[in-house]
Amino acid sequence: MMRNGIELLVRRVSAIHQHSISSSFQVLPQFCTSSSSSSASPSSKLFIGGLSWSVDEQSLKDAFSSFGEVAEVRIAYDKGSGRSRGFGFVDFAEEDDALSAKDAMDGKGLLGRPLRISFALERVRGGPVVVSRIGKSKRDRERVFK
DNA sequence: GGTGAGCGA
Repeated sequence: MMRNGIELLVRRVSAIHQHSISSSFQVLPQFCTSSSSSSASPSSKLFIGGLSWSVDEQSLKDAFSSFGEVAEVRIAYDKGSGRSRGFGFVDFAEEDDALSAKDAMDGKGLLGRPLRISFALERVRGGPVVVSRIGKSKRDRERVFK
């Protein structure tokens, strides 16, 4: 359905190119993306952020087991204090269930706090994985005072 | 402490 619109757009663009130059034009796949948000990795592991400080693995599993079979649930606890860091991971038996759970629970409130769910990235071996929404380096801010 | 990335085979 949406493809027709894209094809029409492509035809218009090619028509414009006709009177100019007949080089090999190609359409970038970036413009063909549907209304899909970022983090569309094919994985059944979910990263759960924005959790309340009082949530535990049992509560999280109980909240997500209604969408499908939960294979594994893990909460990140602070090493030293023993308290939860406010985020965790949920592994579903099927990717479809994970996608449904993410779509259903992302942005919803749990224990009074809105949840932030994304597909989990496996931790890099030999070092902590660093990922951010903006992916901006803090070192880019060089203080040039004086 | 709130914009996030874990553990133990």
